Amino acid sequence: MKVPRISQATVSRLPVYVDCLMKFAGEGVAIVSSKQLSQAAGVSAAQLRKDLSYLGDFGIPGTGYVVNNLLRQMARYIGLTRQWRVAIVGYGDLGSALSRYRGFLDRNFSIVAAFDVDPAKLGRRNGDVEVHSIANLETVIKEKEVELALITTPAHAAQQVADRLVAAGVRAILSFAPVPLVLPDDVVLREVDLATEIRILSFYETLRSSQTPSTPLSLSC
Amino acid sequence: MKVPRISQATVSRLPVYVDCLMKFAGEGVAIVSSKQLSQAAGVSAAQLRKDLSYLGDFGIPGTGYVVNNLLRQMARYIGLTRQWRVAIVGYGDLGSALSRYRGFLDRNFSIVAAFDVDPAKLGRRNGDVEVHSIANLETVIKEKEVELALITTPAHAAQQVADRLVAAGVRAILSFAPVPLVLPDDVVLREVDLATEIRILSFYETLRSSQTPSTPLSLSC
DNA sequence: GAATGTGAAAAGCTTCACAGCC
DNA sequence: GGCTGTGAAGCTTTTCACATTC
Repeated sequence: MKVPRISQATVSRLPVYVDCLMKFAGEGVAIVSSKQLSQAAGVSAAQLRKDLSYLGDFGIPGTGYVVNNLLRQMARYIGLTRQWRVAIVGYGDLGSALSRYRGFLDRNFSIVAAFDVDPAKLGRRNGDVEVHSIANLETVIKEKEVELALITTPAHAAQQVADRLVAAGVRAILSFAPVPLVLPDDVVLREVDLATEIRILSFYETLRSSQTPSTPLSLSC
Repeated sequence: MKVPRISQATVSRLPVYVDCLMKFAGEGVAIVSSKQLSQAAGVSAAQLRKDLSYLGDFGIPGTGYVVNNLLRQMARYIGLTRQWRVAIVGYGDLGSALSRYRGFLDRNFSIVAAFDVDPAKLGRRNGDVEVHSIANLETVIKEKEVELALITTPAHAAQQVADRLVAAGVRAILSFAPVPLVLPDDVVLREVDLATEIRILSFYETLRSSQTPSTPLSLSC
């Protein structure tokens, strides 16, 4: 095997493979073929094999992949062997929903702090995470040893918050603010823009209903 | 201009351009260059010009784009000239947060119905959307003339819910369930997997901290 | 002079198809 | 016989660079 170069596209599929493997493991399946696993993950078998080949030669030709072995190898690469300390900045509806999101909590991500500008939200209520004043962002980030941050502030505050998080030492950020952020290259940034996602749907629907010969618009797929 | 073929990648950027244009319009800017607009949108100037060229020749060489003109043209294509009727299936933390999300409400998307299996959640409380029993999904979808649906159920229920939505006539779905869905080709499906997103961050962080000569893993970017 | 629109080149990603291994 | 791992081909997307237009 030559030195692997893992593409962005591959990285974004690895967590899905892990979920599928855990499901198989939970069902007592010991070995899966690339076909079985790829179907569960919603990709082609060739895609799956190529993706996995970047991590190493974990399959057995003629047989398939040993579920527990592959799971162990992947969990190592993807960082699932330890707990991650997460902060949420912006404790509105979305931020507070995410602080209780099982998809995070069940996968070794602990929400260790939240921040908001609204004094009425400060403190801790019935088992929720403690909400700090955003004025104390730097201090609390360091105290709680936060490694990852979610930004769920309004658009206008997002860039400033991101800058402060980076200055405080956070190296990976998941932003839900509907505005493009600019950060240093060595900070990992993912942006989930829900307002954009829903408009992509409406775009395709508009396209569908305007499918007439006179309309000068078509799609490449 | 030849017959345009708009790529997926281009479509996913158009809503961002619209947001940026509205911001410029709000600031009283009458004309923008591809450089200005592309910087606001976080893409290259060449990228922006190529994207816009698929929709038509809206720019003025030597000058730039007339903000209001471009905005009008884009709003037409993207379906922002009318209100969209949206349903949310799964009224847990995430579903109820999304039903109040301003990023939707401010952009002509109305949440007209919500569904849950939990009888304790049924009804309507202080200005919230009405929550219906999922048993009545088909009836309410048709009554309320729902066009788009958000799926915020647990993973195990998502595929069944999606199938019922499609059978009831919904043609575009945004799913937050952390599981790949399979739907007919003529249904527009977007999947936002938050559990995957956060693990992509942890992957890159794990990679960063394992950057030693002995580790056989590197990235293509 | 200045900025757009666009072919052509480059880069990135997916699919194919088959040699090699179990 | 069956399935993996992977070069090569094919497709999509981005970047380049410049002729064209104002």
